[in-house]
Amino acid sequence: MTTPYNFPHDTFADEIHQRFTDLEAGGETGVTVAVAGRVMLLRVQGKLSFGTLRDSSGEIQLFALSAVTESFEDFTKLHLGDWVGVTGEVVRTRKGELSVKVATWQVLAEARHNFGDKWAGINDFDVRYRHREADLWANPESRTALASRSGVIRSLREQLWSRGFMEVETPMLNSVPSGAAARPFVTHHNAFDVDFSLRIAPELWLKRLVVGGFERIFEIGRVFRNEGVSPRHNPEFTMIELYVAYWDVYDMMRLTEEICAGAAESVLASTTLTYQERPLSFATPWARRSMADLVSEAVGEDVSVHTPRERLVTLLSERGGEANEAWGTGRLLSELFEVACEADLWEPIFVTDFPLEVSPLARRHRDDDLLTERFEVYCAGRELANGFSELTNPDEQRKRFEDQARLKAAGEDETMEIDEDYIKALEWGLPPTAGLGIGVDRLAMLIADAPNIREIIAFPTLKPLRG
RNA sequence: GCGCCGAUAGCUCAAUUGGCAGAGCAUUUGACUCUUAAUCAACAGGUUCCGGGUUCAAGUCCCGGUCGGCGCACCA
Repeated sequence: MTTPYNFPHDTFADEIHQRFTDLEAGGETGVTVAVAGRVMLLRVQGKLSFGTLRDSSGEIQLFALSAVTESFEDFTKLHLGDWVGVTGEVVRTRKGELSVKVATWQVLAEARHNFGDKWAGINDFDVRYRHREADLWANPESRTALASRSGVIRSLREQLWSRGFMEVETPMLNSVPSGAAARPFVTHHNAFDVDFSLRIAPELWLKRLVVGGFERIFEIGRVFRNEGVSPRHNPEFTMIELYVAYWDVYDMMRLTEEICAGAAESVLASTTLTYQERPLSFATPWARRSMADLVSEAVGEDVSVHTPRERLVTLLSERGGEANEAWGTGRLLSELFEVACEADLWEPIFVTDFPLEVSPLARRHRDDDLLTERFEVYCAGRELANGFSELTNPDEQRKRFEDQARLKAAGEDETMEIDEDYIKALEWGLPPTAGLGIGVDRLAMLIADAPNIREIIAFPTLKPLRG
């Protein structure tokens, strides 16, 4: 079948509904429109035919009559899912349905496969994710979820632009994977004949840009971690990181809650949302509690990084956790937090005062040498964001990296590698700076009420079919 | 990576204790000038995910594999 090279489309379905909302049943307008979309339903009734056309804005009924419509017989033989371009007058049928009375029409593309049951759509996860284009047409909620994600990203950008931030881009091909503790994907550059790692975080590059003089920057981009998949983890995911010179962690907490609440407001017109049938409020200010406080409350006794190590080991093992001999009280407290607290944190909360032992890039706490000025945001039982006053001293940064190397020697799988270029950058002088990273997919899941991260990723990572 | 569960017509799903593999929608044909998941009539549609095994007989039981969902682990 040959199809036209273009179609003089001039109206969207929702525009017709808005403009002619007052038209009475049986009424005519004398207004001719050209609309295009897919035929979602077709009801042929002898010399009349009713179709439901869906475009990106919504749906409008097509009303074809043998006396009016060109090639009427062929029109009644359209297949569900076919793209058509239609011109005709806007009318309302006797039964009250606003319609385009089809004068001329043409097939813009055939649908050789159907889009699933017209009532149930497509439910099979395999089909939905492997052929997302079909899922998106068959299941409007799939489109809504991706549109919400787009709205979240747009809102974050707009909020940061309006606060004077500049958007930047940093390398995805890294010779030293840095900025987080995670296994990287490795690829090969032929001309250099060297292996590169896909980035696991843009963090160190971004701070080098602050050294270079950009005081408010952010990057929204893909990071890659060679780890398992789950309803909350995709091997490639989107992170927003931002850095502000002269700020500390407390300034950053205020910005964090503002932009997250702002994103919800922008997409949902409310900071009150429902996640998986449970109410959830993004209204600011969010709660702020130290990790030691939360753990103390959960275990029923006062604990902190200053608690004797043996006691923390006991508390951890009582909860099914297993301690590694190389772990100090900081790591133990953090493990206790994960087993005893994390899953119960529903409303967004800043968990503050992270142990220095688990925070190799964060600045030492001004009141406690074993802690850092670092927070993580938890919401709906999972981590949503991470921020801190940046460690700016190159000598201390080197020590922290060396501590990580010792951990690796002690058998820890995932630690940070020493990044000499980054240390040298710090030697040129990083001013007091606060940084923030938000898992954009996680944020989008909450705002889109998506139970699975794959719902808010257009084409999630899937295992290829074999054989 | 480990555990549990799932896969039947193009789509959504049935199939009793192991006993002829079914329905609705879609497709095809016919009827129908106001339908709204149109309706009515008829035809057609199957490697029951793949490969083995047990049995007179397997969609159903057993073994192996593929892909997916959930949980755990890793992590954000």
